[in-house]
Amino acid sequence: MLKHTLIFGAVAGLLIACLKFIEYRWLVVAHSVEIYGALVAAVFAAVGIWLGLKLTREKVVVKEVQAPAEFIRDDAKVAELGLTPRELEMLVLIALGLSNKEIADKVFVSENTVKTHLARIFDKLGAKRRTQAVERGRALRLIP
Amino acid sequence: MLKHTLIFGAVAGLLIACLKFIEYRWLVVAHSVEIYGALVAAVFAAVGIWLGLKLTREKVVVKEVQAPAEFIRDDAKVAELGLTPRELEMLVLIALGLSNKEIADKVFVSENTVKTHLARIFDKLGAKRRTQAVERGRALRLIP
DNA sequence: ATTCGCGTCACCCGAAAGGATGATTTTGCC
DNA sequence: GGCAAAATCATCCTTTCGGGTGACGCGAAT
Repeated sequence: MLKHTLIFGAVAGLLIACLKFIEYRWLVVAHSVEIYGALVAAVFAAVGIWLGLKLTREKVVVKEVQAPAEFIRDDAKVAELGLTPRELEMLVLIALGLSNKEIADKVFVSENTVKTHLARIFDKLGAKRRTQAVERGRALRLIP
Repeated sequence: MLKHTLIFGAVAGLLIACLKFIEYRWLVVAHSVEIYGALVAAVFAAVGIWLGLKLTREKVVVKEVQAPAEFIRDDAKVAELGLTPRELEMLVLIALGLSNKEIADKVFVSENTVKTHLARIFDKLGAKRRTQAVERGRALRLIP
């Protein structure tokens, strides 16, 4: 803002000087005052419009959008916790509400295997129950 | 836009006429041209700025930002499912990963009461497990 | 070649969760 | 006061979960 004003002042001074110079060179004819005035008016009007545009170009309307907020896994935290891909997969499945048996059938392993995976997940996440593991998983952005 | 331009022209003409009039009245002194030019410059600069403001007043930049996306419970669905306030409360507690015992202690009821509440929740949500109830609750926007 | 991480599976046992059912109390409402 | 919904608690029984432990195969890294 201040910068713009200063530029405006400088430009104005320069223009006046130029016009003054021109006036005494070859515009010393009849009605030179009118021509001079019109020129000054036109130039300053243009500069003024430009200034006005400059001053108001910052106008911004902040529009809040309910974004789909797609899930982005915090891989850094996954690594930090030492969660293996398989464990992460199991975590997602329990978050979907599947039982150990259902998970076992879905990924073609025994229910015992699922249980050991879950036991390690609980250990790494510090969870006592599967629901708590899901909650922590969500809070840590490990699962959607 | 056209209207503004016309107004601008009219004002400009009027001002020029006024200045012309004034010029031959009492500004016929030494350096009158400089004073005249300065006046015209000032007036037209002002008008130009005003015009620029007018022209750009509608110019807005829509900046989309990520909304906080706070949770809004779908009360319609709550009513539709016939979930009571107490049941809803229990649902959020199991979503937080609490055990039946912990919930009982937290809300000062017996564990049996919690279990009956949960049984009804499972029935109303069509869930077989607490994890599934949580998942459904989230999907239906009943809980955060 | 050995180690290590990962995934796999098994068994035992106790704890937690869930299903079914019945009963009592509280509360809001006509 | 009486009714209906909600909330409360209980008991019995079955299923599921979770903890603990041990073990095996495989592939990558050392």
